[in-house]
Amino acid sequence: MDNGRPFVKDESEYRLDDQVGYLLRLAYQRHTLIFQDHALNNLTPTQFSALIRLSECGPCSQNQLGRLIAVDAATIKGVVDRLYDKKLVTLEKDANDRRRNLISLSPKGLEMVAGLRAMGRSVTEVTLEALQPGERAVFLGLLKKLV
Amino acid sequence: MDNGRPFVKDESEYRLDDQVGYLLRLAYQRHTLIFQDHALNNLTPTQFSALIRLSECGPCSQNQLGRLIAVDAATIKGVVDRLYDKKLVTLEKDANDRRRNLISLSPKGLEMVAGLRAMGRSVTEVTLEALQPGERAVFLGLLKKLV
DNA sequence: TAAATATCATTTGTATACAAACGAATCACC
DNA sequence: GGTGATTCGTTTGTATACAAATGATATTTA
Repeated sequence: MDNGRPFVKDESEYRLDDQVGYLLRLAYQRHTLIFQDHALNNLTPTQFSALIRLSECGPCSQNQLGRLIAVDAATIKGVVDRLYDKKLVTLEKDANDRRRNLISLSPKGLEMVAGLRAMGRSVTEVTLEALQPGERAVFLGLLKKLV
Repeated sequence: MDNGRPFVKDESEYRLDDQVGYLLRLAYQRHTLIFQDHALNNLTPTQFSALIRLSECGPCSQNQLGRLIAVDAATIKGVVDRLYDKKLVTLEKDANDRRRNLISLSPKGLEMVAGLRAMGRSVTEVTLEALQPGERAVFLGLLKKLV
């Protein structure tokens, strides 16, 4: 039975390099590097998502914005703080609900949105450059089913 | 020209929910939650990767281990510290290169590996449950091309 | 209305993740 | 043999990301 080739018990059935979780981390890591190469105003992917979502959905509360981009309350706090420091969003107390902090794109943020979308298209193009157009559609379709 | 339907300039060409980077973050987030549900010894995905890689490749230096799982030197430091605190790895000064810190699986770590692989298989199964077997193979193949 | 529940924003603590800088040790090359 | 470049591990600083707890405010329900 022994064919002389090295054989590590169990390993043939489980290789880290074939695991979806490991590969997802690597893919997102690579994407983040590409994003940084293209980033306007040193925006991070999460800050970018917040701005794009605000442009798609309009002003909303801080926690609501977090839910709209799948960022929890503790994390969105810092994200909004940094967008505010960059003067890309404005903050207002909601008169109807004094718990809420209404977040809006500032004039500067609004002005930036078209450029952000162009940047996003470049990042997506580079991220997917190893795939043929047909493969890209298949990949995005399957990725959406996973989320 | 105006058909009365809402139309947001530019938005039809760029939707956050269709972007590969955004979807990769969501997919990895979901995977991490599934991982935590199954985790032995409160291991994180990165700690898990380090242990599996040690079992695949044998002892190595700290920075080398980081490179083997795509974790930079600053990050692998903390990962190894926490694995050491959990007594899953042992540390040795390399006599041939006094800069190097040789990391090995401890007896406890070695004993745990088979269970970790079983856990990893469960996590992968749940992560991919929305895909048919054929789709899983296609997805993993495309994901590997992206990394 | 009063009490129980829920939501909002915040804070603290832990764990990646990367950039930049550092001293110590090693290596490459002249 | 010496020197310049590289590598090793470490530290500091910034930015997600999540858990758990908190006080203030709203909402639900009894």
